[in-house]
Amino acid sequence: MVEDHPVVVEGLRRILAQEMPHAALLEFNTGETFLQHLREAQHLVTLALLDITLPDTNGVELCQKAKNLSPDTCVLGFSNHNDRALIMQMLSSGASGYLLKNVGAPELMQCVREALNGQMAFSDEVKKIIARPSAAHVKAVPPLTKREKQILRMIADGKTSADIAAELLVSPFTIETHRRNLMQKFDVNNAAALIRLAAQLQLI
Amino acid sequence: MVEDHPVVVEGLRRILAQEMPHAALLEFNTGETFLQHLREAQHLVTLALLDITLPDTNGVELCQKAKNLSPDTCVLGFSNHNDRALIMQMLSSGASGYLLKNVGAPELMQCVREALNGQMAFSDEVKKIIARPSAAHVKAVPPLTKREKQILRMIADGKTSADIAAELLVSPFTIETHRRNLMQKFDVNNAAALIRLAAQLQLI
DNA sequence: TTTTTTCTACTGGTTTTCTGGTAGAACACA
DNA sequence: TGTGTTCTACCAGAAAACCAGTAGAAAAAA
Repeated sequence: MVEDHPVVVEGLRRILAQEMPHAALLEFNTGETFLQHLREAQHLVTLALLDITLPDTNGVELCQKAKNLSPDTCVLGFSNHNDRALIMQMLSSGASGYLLKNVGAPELMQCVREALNGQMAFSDEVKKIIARPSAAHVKAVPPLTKREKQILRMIADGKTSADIAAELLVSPFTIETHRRNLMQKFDVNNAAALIRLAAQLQLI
Repeated sequence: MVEDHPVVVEGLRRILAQEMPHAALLEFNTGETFLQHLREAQHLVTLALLDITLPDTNGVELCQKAKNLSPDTCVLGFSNHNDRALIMQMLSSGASGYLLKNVGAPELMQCVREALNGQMAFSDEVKKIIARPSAAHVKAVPPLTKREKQILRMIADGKTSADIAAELLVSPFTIETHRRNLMQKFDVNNAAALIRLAAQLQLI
């Protein structure tokens, strides 16, 4: 667990000790100590419970870095934040699930087991939040023109600029320009990052 | 609407005529006629209700093609299929929502209005299906090694092979090899398509 | 312990993307 | 009718990705 609230640490410790007495439980109170542990890889971390607000970082960033260092580690967000966008960000960052801190012991253990089992795991309240379609996240999307959306999808399809130009009956130069404008709007510098963002924003 | 069941067509026609008397309602009973209409673009299509099983194609493919031709058209899946994976595929293909055919008129119109409003729209039953985390979709994922998952995420972050090599302290050649292997496993031929697929499969 | 898989590394050549310019035509809208 | 936006188009050079091989070392699995 990566958690800086002593009370929560204590609670988790008790529950886990009782329910999974054989599991090795590691406790970190900052993101950096956790990442350091992953780097050294003394012990594999099979499952991590990440608090969202930590003294030195935030859950989303930490989750990304952790998954980069250790792709097989299963990450669960564990926080009081019930903001849909945040939860979605965690999932996009590779988290396998999300729990609100108000969960009871049975629900917590249920989620842990699901996650260890390769499933997505959410506490009941989070399920409701996810089911509720968001109108908010659309706001953050940079406005794309019709043509840009169209070309974005074709890039995601794996088509080259030449392919797209042929399909749309315009010059390849034109497509290159659109490509550039798209990357500029999303503030990225290659197609991979562009498509990742677009996928996260549900544009494709 | 793109729908080949006369009874459903009739039902939709009545409901829509009553609830949105000023809207122009176009009816297609095959995917191809619909796509043809989009190509000719005589009239903009603001919202499309797509049946999933059609004589000449399936909803997912049709949705993709339709969004390629007309990115601003809002697509709603409309079918009896309540398979979570299928619904997710539709959403990944650009659909703005999904309704089961058992919806009543008020729910239908509610979803249509939400969709026109730029929101995601789901019938109540679909919301439940989406909230329920799936274990199934994991099966279709090609098995990636730890290292590959790690590098995949870094590619999605927009990092170049050189960047990644520097970060992981290996040769850029190595990263290039991993890149190639990843693309081969996913059967795509560039990073954009790779990342799109990975995003759809929730690997990043 | 043998076998298989994964991770590593290289050559060399081709294709594509990315960067940083510029700029005219068409369109929408005020 | 002017103004801003979108779509189009071009050049040229640098950087990166892609392709088709091969292959040794390390680690995991049989």
